[in-house]
Amino acid sequence: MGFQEVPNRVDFPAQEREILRFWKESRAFDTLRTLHRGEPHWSFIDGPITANNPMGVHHGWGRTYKDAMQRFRTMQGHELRYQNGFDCQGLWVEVEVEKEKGFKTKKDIESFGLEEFVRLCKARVLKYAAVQTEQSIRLGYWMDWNEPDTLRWLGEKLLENPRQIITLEGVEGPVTGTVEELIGRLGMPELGGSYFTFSTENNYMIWTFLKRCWEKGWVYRGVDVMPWCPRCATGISQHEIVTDGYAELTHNSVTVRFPLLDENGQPRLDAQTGLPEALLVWTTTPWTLTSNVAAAVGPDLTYVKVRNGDRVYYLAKGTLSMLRGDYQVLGELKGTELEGWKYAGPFDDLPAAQIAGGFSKIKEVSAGVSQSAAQAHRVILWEEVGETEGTGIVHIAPGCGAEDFQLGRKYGLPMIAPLDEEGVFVDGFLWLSGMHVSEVADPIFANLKEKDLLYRVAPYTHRYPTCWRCHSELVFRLVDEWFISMGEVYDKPRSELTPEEKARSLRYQIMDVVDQIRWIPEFGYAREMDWLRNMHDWMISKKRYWGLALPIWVCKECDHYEVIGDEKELQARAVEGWEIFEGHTPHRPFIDAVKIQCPHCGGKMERVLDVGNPWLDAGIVPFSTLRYRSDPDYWRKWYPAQWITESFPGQFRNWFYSLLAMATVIDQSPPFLQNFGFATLVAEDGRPMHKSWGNAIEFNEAADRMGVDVMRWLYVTQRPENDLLFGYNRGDEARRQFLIPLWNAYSFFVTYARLDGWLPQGTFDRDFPEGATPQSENILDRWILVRLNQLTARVTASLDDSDFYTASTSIGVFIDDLTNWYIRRSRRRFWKSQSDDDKQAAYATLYHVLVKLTRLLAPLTPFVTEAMYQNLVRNVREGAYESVHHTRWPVTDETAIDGVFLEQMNLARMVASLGLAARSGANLKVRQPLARAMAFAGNNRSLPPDLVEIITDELNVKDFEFVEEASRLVNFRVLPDNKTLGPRFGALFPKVRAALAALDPSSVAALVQAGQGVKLNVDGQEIELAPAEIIVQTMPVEGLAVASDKGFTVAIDAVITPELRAEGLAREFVRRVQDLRKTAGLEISDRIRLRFVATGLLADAVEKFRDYIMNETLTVDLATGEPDAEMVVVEDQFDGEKVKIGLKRYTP
RNA sequence: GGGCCUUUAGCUCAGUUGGUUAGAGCGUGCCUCUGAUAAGGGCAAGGUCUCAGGUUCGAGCCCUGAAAGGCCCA
Repeated sequence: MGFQEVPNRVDFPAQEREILRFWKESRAFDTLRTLHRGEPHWSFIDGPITANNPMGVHHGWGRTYKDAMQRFRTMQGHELRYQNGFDCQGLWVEVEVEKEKGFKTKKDIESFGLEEFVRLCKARVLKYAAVQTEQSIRLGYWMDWNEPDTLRWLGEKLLENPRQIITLEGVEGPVTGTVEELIGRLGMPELGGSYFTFSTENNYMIWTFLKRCWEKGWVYRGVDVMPWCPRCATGISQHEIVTDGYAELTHNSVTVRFPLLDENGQPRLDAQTGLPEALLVWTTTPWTLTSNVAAAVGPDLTYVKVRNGDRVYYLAKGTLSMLRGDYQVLGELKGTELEGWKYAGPFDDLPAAQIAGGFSKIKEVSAGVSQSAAQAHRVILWEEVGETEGTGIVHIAPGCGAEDFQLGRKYGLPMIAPLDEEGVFVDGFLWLSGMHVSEVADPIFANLKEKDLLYRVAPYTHRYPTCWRCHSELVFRLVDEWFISMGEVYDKPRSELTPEEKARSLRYQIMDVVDQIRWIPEFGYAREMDWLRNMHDWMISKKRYWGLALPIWVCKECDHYEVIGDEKELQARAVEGWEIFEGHTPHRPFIDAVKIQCPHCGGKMERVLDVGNPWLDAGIVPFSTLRYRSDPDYWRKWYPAQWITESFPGQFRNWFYSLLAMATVIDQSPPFLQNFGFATLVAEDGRPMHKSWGNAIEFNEAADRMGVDVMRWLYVTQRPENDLLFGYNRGDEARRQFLIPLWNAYSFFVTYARLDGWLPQGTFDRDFPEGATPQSENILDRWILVRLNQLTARVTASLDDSDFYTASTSIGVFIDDLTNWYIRRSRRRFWKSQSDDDKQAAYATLYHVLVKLTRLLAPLTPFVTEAMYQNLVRNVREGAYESVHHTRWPVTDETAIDGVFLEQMNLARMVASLGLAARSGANLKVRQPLARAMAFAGNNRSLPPDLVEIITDELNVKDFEFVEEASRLVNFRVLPDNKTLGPRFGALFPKVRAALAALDPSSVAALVQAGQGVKLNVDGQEIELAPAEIIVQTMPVEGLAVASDKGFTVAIDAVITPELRAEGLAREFVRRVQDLRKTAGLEISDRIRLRFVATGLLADAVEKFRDYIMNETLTVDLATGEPDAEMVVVEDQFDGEKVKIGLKRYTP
């Protein structure tokens, strides 16, 4: 037993890998759980990470918060669940599998086979769950992880044969089942480990949720025009489009003539000029012209009739610059005057435009509409039409645009839906049929030109929605999808809603739940509320393959639909196909085989083929993972989560929203009590990380190069509401400023403790291994102990408040105090050869500080603290815990906190710092001793002798004194105390200030220092200021070696006497010897022989300070003369003297 | 178009309830210390606190408006 030697240069990443090995071999995490079993629970719910690719450094940010908070709560004495989550289902996985297999369309998937495709998706998730598990472990994230190799093995077995029977080691013993079944049970109580949102329980729990929605009448099938990705062949919901969903794109916009028609359907001619009249219409999506039905004008806009070339056009007055060539304004009219005008559509030659009731496969949209598009063409009014772009006349294609659709509904217009799922024009569009939407623009321009309808084509750059997964440009498409109603938005304050109104509207119920949650930072609350107010109904369906099987069964005969609440209900209702499905997870294609009977007409009901929105998968986890269905007691114990944390952008409408919506429907309660949010990680150049920009950093690379303690330090020292700039330069800075100084303090301690054979004494409590606060007479010791306990209180309060920034930056400041003041000033106490009480106190103090500091830091940087703990505690204490992370959270020793020490030490440090500045200003190097320093510090005129000693030593002066007669050092400046006098005099204050300034500063200062008031004459009024209302400041007198700051002034006596000079030379000599010792590679404790040759003054000085020199340099034999052959030699000159010194190790 | 956030030194950021001379780190220059040494420390230069109004005896901070950037929603 004893401290092991500490290398002063460490390969931190290598050390971290060693510690990972240690944790694994010692099963440190299992021990932690055992130690805290049965303690008050603290519930955290992990927001699932998408297991689709390796994780990035941005994931490291959130995961560091999660780990640090969990470690902190555990050390405080709580039992936690430590369950990580993987998000598994949805389009993002499909897209990657499609890429792997080289699939281009949905048809490729169907011909490949749904069953195998779904298996590939599952296997991919398992593969990347394994990778992310390994990366998270590397980050030091302590969770109930699955063995990564087991996850990989399961993936392989699944691809091999999902029906084979296997056995896994479970929590309470082996668990046997088919591969498919066991994969579906990952994360369940019997298997443990991370939860997977593809689990059978997760899916059925969502069924239960959807059934409750349905029972309340909130699940409905709706028709809408939605953003649609032609590559993925699926609708993109509002939730998905808003973040990653826009790109700056340049398209060819087109301005088109819509010739006006008279009542007889003949071309309308202008009465004045006899020229044919036309509307001028502009669009950025030419393909939608094929489906034009109407043209909209702003009712309040002013329109003009202009002659341009051999035609007469109508357009908004504010858009005249759209016209090419000369034009002549013939008249003005209001938008409302245009209403009802008829025109010839640009593609009335297509069959689709000629069909009565419109052209769409969705029957519903043509109900009650008898006209064809060609018959329906007319000008309608729309308030949203503006003049900022285009012509002020908007082309309306109700089957191709969301707002167009709403207008179409309002005016009962026919609708034309031109595109199939993959963006190809369907039959009914003649030459266009079979063409892809992305390739029709130019042919359409050519066709319009041929028909003499084309006015102008011009490139136009705009924000255009793209698919957040594959980046294809989206189109708008008429679809039928499934929705959860959010309820109406009432036009009155929330407080005035009746219970009935609230009961009808889910959004207000969610708001009530949001009120019960603390949002950090606070603006999170407003963000979530804003989203809830504006939120549309939640589109939960997606026409894809891999995901939640929506439990909606529709009758083939009567169109009645029902939502099935769980597997038991399904089995009970099944009339066909159960035997095909049985034994499978509730995924396509097997679930599709199950048919039930329609309670209305007795017909056969089939499941809708759609899969679910993936945020359903993530939002249900407070129920599915906490055993809501199987173990209500367990659920009540762990629900709600005390705390969740995720990156803000996006989550208000995604995970936070789905958590809130689902918990509100199921339990009318908050699923989490605190939400700690943080911003976005970007590269060091402030731009988002992009592989192609060369500024992206991969997680593994960062961990290998900078080490994860450094990464974690970058994360926790960041203010969470600001974007984090992440990169190697920042990492180097953190290593230099935090990790290396910490390590050096530790290494310093161990080096000397080993030399002196020092070991901690007294009783040992393994929960609090630093022991009680040591008692010491030494002022440095007492000061650092005050600081330590102040820090303990601060870090505890900050972490309690999710304030990692304050916690970590406070620790940073403390480490600076420790290394740059406590250790620097205490160094000689450790060096000195006699082992007295003071040395013992120094060891006891520094040891205590290091151990407690290590433990305060353990949640933030678990690796370096573990390395320090192993040596500082485990190597020297019988019965110590195996890991620092098994110890209890440090307790603040309130009795050790004494503010007087802090003030006095601050004063001493201020004086020392100013003294050094004064020396520096006079070009007097510190190695040259000087006679005297003088300080003026107002009323602070005394310091204890030990602090004075520190100051004299620091400043290298023989004597230090506070001067009361500041006039020796400074001039005075008197100022009114604004804080008291401002309110007292109000508007008169400037005159009071001026009157005070007019007095002689030194006499005012004298009065104030004597405790007397000052009389002023202001506007003929006699005013008296109390001494407390006047602030006396000092300015250094010119010509002294003086420095001054905030009322403190320090002066140095710059006279160098011959004695001082000799002492200075002796110190220079020592310095050269110390350098030589290092060059020769000696140990700190090695004794030496010295030979030297020196010029006059220096030789005298060496003689005079012989004892001092020998003592400082551990010299046992010092003599003049040429160095021996085997000596290390240095020659140097300084201060006009020359010297040659030889050194060798002394061997008795 | 609406909401929220940001704007302080060359860069990255602090800045307490409004108070007198606005700070830190990095970078730059000079100096210095010396068993933390491929480190440490000090000093200096560097600021119309984005702009314009307002409130106030007094505004980096509060209010109004504008600009730029970001996030969110239309």
